[in-house]
Amino acid sequence: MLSTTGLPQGAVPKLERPGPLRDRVYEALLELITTRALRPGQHLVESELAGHLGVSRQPVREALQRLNRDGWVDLRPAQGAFVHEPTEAEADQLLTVRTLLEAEAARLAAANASAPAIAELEELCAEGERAVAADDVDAAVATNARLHAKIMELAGNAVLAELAAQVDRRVRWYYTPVARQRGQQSWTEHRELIAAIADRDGQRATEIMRVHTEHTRQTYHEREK
Amino acid sequence: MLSTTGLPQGAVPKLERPGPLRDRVYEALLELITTRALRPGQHLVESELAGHLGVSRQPVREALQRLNRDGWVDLRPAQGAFVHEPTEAEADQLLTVRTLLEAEAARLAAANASAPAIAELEELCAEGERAVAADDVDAAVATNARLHAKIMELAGNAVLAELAAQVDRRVRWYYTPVARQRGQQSWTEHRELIAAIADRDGQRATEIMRVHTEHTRQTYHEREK
DNA sequence: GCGCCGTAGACTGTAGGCGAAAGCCAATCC
DNA sequence: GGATTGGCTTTCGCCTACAGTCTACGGCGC
Repeated sequence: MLSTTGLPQGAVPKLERPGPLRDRVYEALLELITTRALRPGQHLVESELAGHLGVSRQPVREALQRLNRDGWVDLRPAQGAFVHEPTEAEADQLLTVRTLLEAEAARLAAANASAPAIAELEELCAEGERAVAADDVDAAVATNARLHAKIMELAGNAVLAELAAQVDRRVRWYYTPVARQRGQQSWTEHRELIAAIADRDGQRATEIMRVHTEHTRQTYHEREK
Repeated sequence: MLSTTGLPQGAVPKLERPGPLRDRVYEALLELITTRALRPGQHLVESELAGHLGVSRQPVREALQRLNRDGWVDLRPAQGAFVHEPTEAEADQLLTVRTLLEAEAARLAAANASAPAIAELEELCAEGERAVAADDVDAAVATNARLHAKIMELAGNAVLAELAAQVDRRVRWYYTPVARQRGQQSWTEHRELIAAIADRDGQRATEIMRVHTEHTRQTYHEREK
């Protein structure tokens, strides 16, 4: 089905719409929570947030429900929303689940990966290494996320990807403050992982990913001391 | 801290509150979807549902958002909610993830299980076998759910449990229609699983659970033919 | 007869308002 | 002096109303 307008297909910015307000409120609140502008345990009042963001209460309500569903706020009935307070046990559980999901993704990715896809992974890996070399923590973390997301995409399991996305964002919340400690080694492991995927060695990819996320957990726990 | 009223503690019905309306709407819609009263692909109009349930649009909206988040309906922007249409690929992906989560739960449960907990599992298993013997499919399915939930509880990982609960409910949607085919064998496998957990053999428990859910998948796919 | 445009209908997205439940504090009674 | 109870404030839960947007249909020009 060809367009008759002669316009290039993908280049049209699609008349960028602001999108549903609730989603933007969701993103805004998520940003405020992850940046610790809203402290754990803090009571979030709908009307306050609504006034502060310049919208009505309804989008705020819907955003809060989504935040609750995603584990960012606790919604006590007839009382309101409170920013979730992370605990040691919960961080540990999240990392356990993350290990599980990422390892499975690595296994599936190894089974499905095509040559160009592997090239993409290597490019991302190189990008991450450059970021580490330049001591750009933000870029390194962002590239890390993209790399993991790409592997998840290669796994070709939408359900798995969705769950992993949820868990990953929360893990990153705990993890980001200590990301600096774990720069070089992380990307060395990424290299090994990509090599395993390129070799179609699912067994090895699973194992490397398991060790990789396990290192993340150890780094997190060492931070406490 | 003893009560001075002299009233029996547990016997007070606690003045059964109807609970938040949005939750009841959620349950009602979920019931309508799982029972196929609302067909896959059907367009759900907020005002219609609201009128039909005797409530306003707001609780319906919030329920629909939760249903969307849980994968029961697809929410197309500025167009409305549509009952999710299950596909073969998705069922397969769900079962893959379910296998993963349940196997991990079995492993953790084997590490944590106490003697009374194991007794509880065996009791549930016996109950399930009785239901199968009596050809009571509904009871067998319900007991099956309770058994898996109990194992998940023993695993002691709240995050894992939450994800598994989501996946399980959706899996059950696909699976229930063919549950009848898989009665006796399923509970035999449950017996083996409990034995492995009782022996604290995480390796074996993982393997059995993997095979168990894999059988479920095969049963599902055979239905197609 | 065919295709385009304009208009009407319907539904969602958002705003504001009212009633009710929960928590808090002070005054009161034992 | 301590516990209780009453009222008051805060905040949520829900309803109603309005504006924006997408879809579908009918008329008009070619």
